[in-house]
Amino acid sequence: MTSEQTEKPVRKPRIRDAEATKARILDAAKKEFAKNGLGGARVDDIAEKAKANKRMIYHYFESKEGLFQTVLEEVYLDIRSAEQKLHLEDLDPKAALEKLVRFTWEYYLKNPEFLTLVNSENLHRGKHLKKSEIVKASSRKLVSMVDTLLERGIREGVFREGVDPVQLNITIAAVNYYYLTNRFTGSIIYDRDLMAKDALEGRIHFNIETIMRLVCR
Amino acid sequence: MTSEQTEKPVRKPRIRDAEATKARILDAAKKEFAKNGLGGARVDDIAEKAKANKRMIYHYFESKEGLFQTVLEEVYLDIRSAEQKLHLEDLDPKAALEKLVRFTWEYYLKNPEFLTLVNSENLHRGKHLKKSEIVKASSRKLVSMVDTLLERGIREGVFREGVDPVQLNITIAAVNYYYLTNRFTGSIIYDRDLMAKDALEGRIHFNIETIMRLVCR
DNA sequence: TAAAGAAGTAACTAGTTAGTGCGTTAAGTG
DNA sequence: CACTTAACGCACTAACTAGTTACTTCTTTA
Repeated sequence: MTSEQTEKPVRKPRIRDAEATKARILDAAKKEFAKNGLGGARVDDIAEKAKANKRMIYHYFESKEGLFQTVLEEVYLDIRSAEQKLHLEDLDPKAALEKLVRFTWEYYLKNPEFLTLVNSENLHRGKHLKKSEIVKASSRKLVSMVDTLLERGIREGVFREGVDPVQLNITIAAVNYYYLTNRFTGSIIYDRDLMAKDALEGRIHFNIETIMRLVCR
Repeated sequence: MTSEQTEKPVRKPRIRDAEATKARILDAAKKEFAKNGLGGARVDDIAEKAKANKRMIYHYFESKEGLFQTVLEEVYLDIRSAEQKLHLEDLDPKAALEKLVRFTWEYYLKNPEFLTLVNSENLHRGKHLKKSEIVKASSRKLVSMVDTLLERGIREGVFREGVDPVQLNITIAAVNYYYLTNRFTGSIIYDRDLMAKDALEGRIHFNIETIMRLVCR
């Protein structure tokens, strides 16, 4: 190229960093899988966007599906770990529940890739997630966190009895997730921009109301 | 349609039948798109399963995306038309609302392709649905149906005021849709078969409770 | 410091894929 | 019946795609 001027070709020191390359691949893969689904994503595109050679993907992740599985595991562990950092036990039950709903909403809003990745995994009948024991374990923690919160609320007389923590978890996810993952068809069908600032504010308010009315006495 | 032995113009079995071929293609396409998404579905597979020549797909629908768009429009019109047949005006407001929730649940349960097709369309940012004026019109009817129901409930003193019909519609869809579309990851994460008979019964019961508590005084 | 092995690359393969050109045949019409 | 139109089928292609081969270059450590 340009450096043949002097006798000794000034060889730029190639930076070799397995961890960094792996991380770049994972990051690019997350974006590509989220944007196009597992089937629609292109391995070549992922390699290019990761500024890595395609061979490295197969070196580190074995296959396109292996890469998808790793991405999926990563995003699940990320949300589960963020949930654990909420420290709901420091708040009174109602405030804690509201905080959990609001957190879920904001997490989905800031990490829309999570939504499409989960959709994609469900299109594939959960075959990749099945293999991840660590995701299962961290999810058990989430359920027990909500269970503890419910128990405490009942003891303090603010929550009613008989609410299944799993159903509650699913419902909190549902009211937030559905609105955001279906924001495109939703905006068409309901003929309003579901992502406008006031629409978003209206929705989180409505969702908190839905969950509070469901759980409180 | 097997009669007409004599006299009247015996309807010969038509070897060439544009409508029938079109219908077979649409049916096969619905299944394939639902199973694999727009990107994952294969035109050759659709043609084979429709027992039609691939050329016919391009003859009738122009392109793979044109076919997808037609399928999408069809399934939306189907659910919208089924909703209109509920005749909620014949029931008292609470019973009508419960009927709507139950209908939504059962429709999704019986037509799981609807869920994946909508997910696929949202992955593509709603670009196909945007073009369908008739879907928009039929959706407006749904909102006004729920709006009318809410008004009536308020007048009769059973529903509270200030519930936005669009938010309510979205929420009814959400609690039902999310559970079913994410049944695979859900079954892994919550370590129970979300599709078992008693799990399904538990969920529809919970969903009715959620919506009733949200709307009723 | 030399050898081993890990990181990284380019070019390739074998199989797929959406979409077409063009010819054939059935069905409706005057 | 002749003629036109529309339904249908075969066989092809150009581009793409996951995965691989065979190699070079850098880094670590015995």
